Amino acid sequence: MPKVGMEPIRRQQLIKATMAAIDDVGLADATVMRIARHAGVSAGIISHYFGGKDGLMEATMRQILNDLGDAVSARRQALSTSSPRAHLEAIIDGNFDRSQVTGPVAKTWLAFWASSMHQPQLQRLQNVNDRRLYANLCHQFRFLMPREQARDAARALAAMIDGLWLRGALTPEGLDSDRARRLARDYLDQLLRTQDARTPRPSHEPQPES
Amino acid sequence: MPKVGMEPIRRQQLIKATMAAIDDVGLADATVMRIARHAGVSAGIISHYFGGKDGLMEATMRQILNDLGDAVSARRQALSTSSPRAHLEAIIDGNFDRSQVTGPVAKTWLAFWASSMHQPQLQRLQNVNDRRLYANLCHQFRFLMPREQARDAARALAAMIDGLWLRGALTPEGLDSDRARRLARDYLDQLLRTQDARTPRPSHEPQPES
DNA sequence: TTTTATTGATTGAACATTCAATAAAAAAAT
DNA sequence: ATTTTTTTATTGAATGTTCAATCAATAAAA
Repeated sequence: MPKVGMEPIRRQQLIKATMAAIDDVGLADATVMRIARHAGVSAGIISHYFGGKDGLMEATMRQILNDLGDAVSARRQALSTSSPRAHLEAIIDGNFDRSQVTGPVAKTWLAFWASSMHQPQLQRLQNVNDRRLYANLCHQFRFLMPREQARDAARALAAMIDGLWLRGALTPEGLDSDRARRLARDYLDQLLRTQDARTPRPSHEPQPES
Repeated sequence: MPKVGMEPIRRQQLIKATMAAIDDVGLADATVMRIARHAGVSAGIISHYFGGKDGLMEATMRQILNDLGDAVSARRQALSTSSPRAHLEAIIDGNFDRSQVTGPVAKTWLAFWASSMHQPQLQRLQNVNDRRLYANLCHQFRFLMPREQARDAARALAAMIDGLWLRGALTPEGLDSDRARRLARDYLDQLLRTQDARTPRPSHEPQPES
């Protein structure tokens, strides 16, 4: 089997095996041996390709966050409009993308989230991601309302999205992504409807009268 | 030092030390020796009073959830009205009670939440608590809207509350409980305003419950 | 023959738990 | 009141386990 160019293959294999192991037994019991067995390789290979267990964990979290970012970006770039509402909906949909909410990914995400509180490496990744979601939301809301109000809207919608993820990751049945998306969109509707009532629609796109 | 009646004192001491240790270094590095040192006792005492590390962890989580439940109950019982809105506000306030959102408690809570995915003992406690929050919210919303709508409102408000907690536990500055409470209350206002627009407000105050 | 990829036994560190030993307080006896 | 005995609380060294990391050995491909 030893061919040249194994590195990218093995890295991917091991990252996937890490998520599977965490999904199975949790982060605390996801030992290098268990992960290696999941990938069908020996334990030593992890240190060889990732420099150690920590390196593998960081690479795994990085992949999850990258995939999440890609899912959001893809949906936003597919939009033909620049309507803030459409972009906000795309951000919501991207966060509940199918590929992100399946068992292994969701559980791994939550496990990393918790452990990022005390692991500087993971905390950095976490913060970048958190801020990106908040900044994206805030930027779109700014088209529709004053600064402070936009900030609160972004904070609240971000909390709603994360809360739905969190509760979905914990329920035995897993996250019902259709329902989660619907609840988040309903909330967005309410935020924008509230706004309509207060400001006599400043700019951007034509909106229905209430 | 050895007096009679040490048990309740030591148990409390050790539970508090557990939260402090988890706040300091995270669940993964909260060893029995570190916890014991925090409490100023020897490691062996943990097995003596809690049967082992697992017992201490379970007792700690149970205490956090009990305190949270008590904070909610106290606020609801202090109400003179049976207005659903007042009860919903009390539930929100109780969840953002000062004593619950300080550093050690919040971090411990999140750490347990993550690990409850794979520890049956903790999962049981977690589920009981989750369902209680959802059921309480749902019951109050039922006074104000049809069943399915009440369920969605309860799901969404629960997600909002948990999301605010989660984001608060992760930010270095800690949870801004006043802001969190305000955002959650604003959301409740929106939910009820939406409702008012649809149903021509039937009876203002429902009958008191058990 | 050389290079690249992989193995798996070994090593040393960290850990939870146990338990015989100890010490203080309480109770009993003097 | 003083001494002795019993009970309760606590210690910390010893034990056995688990783990991540290492590295010399091996095997396939170039």
